[in-house]
Amino acid sequence: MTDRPEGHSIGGTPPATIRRRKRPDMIADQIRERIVIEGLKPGDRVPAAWVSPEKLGISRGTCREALKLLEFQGLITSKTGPGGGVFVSSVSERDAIHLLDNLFLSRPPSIADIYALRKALEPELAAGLAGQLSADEMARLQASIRLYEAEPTSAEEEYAQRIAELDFHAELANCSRNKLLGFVCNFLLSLLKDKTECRAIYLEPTPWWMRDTGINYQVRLLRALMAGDGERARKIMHEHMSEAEKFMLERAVLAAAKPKA
Amino acid sequence: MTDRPEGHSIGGTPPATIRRRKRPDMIADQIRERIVIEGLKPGDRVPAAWVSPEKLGISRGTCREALKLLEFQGLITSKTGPGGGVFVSSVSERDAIHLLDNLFLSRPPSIADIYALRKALEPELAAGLAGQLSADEMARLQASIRLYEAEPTSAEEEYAQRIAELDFHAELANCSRNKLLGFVCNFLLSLLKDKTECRAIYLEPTPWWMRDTGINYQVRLLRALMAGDGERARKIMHEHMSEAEKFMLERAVLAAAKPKA
DNA sequence: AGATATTTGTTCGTATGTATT
DNA sequence: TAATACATACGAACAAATATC
Repeated sequence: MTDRPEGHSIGGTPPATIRRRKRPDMIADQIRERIVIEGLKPGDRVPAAWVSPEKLGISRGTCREALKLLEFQGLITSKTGPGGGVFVSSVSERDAIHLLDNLFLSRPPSIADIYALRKALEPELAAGLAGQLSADEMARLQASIRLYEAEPTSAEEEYAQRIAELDFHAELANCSRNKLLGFVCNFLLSLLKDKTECRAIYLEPTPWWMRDTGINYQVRLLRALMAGDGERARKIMHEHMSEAEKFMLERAVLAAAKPKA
Repeated sequence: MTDRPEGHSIGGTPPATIRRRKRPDMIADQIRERIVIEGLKPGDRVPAAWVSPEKLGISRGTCREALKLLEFQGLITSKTGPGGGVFVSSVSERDAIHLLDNLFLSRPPSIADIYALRKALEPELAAGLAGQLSADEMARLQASIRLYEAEPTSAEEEYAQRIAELDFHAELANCSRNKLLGFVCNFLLSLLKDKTECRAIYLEPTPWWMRDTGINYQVRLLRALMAGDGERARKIMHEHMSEAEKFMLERAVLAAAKPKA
């Protein structure tokens, strides 16, 4: 009988505390909570006392498991050696989106699902950008448009242009002063890019009317943004999204109808 | 097979066999590979032989580590008891949201940022739910409202009611046929719940007019949903979000002005 | 440069709790 | 209720990494 003085009952709370959740999970949450409350920033050292098995009244293995969980979540990293220990780390937006992509891999949202969100968010994004763009940002956006201004001469070029078009929207998202909004928009773009269904559509030639109106939208959008007219920008983007959705849905049924072509 | 030729530390041989990768990682990959190749679907039972330490030639603890890893990744869950064991699961939405919370921990979005998204998405969510709710879902939503129908008599109760109010929106999100939309809405709610700023606001008493209009909105919303009137639901939710945002922003400046109270 | 000390990481065997039959 | 099968937790010993002297 390894007589642990108090064993694994943390604060003493004996009264019928039903312990459904696993211990490492609880410990991890506890540590995370402390980090949040104390306001530790990426790069900061997590005090050894917070993660010491003795202080926590748990075994090394359990503690390690908790830390591993936090590490997997990208919240901390640990370094070996003297002066080493546990440090707060920051998750990059790209990594987070990658993990989310994996999440939706098993039950991928439909094109309609994705566009329901894009129709709601991208106009908001556009409106928020009106009169806010720096000269540098504006230049990058205009350069982005130029990439697909020319008539495509090959299927590869066509595909590259379609991707560049998505990148235009990604640029917009990155410019957003509302980082949360920018993140979600980028996530939606990533979903679109990854969908094999969409890839197939992008590989087919785009009809002239879609290309034309597409570029038309972007130019009008930039003009509205430069003029600081948020409402016009919102309206333009909403129309653009509606058109794009209609186009994608039509192509999707076409592609489904003739999978051989 | 049963006992590995050499313990877990070979007397020497550092040069030839470089074992960079850790054993649990390798085992985990091995098991995942098998699951993918065999085409096991979520809910399927993972054959005990695949995860038995003896068959794998490893110790119980090491095997557990491997399983833990797969559990972190959301690929499996394990149930106790006879007939229990390891089962294939799909990544839980909760874990994914946890991940995102960590992303924004270091640069938390403002209340205005969050509500910019909520104002755009929650009305969409509501509209999509019109006439789609099952009797069971409707019952749960109504039960959720009842939790904060009564006048709160203490600060704790008040706080609990505020959280329950958020849970109502979480229920809505979970009902959504557009899982992507539901996911993002849940994520926004999680951000709100985590914000220390918001926690402080929630702890303060809610003025009667806010509570009243709050419940009013929910009841009207449910009525519109039951009637299958998507446009009315959208409008109601939009108003609700605008009101809630205004309220939160006002309380935020108040809380900032008198941090002592 | 090299030995040492410090800290994290890995793996084992064993004990204990818990849910199902 | 008892038995059983399984997950969970613990502690010890070993290994690797790294800063300091």
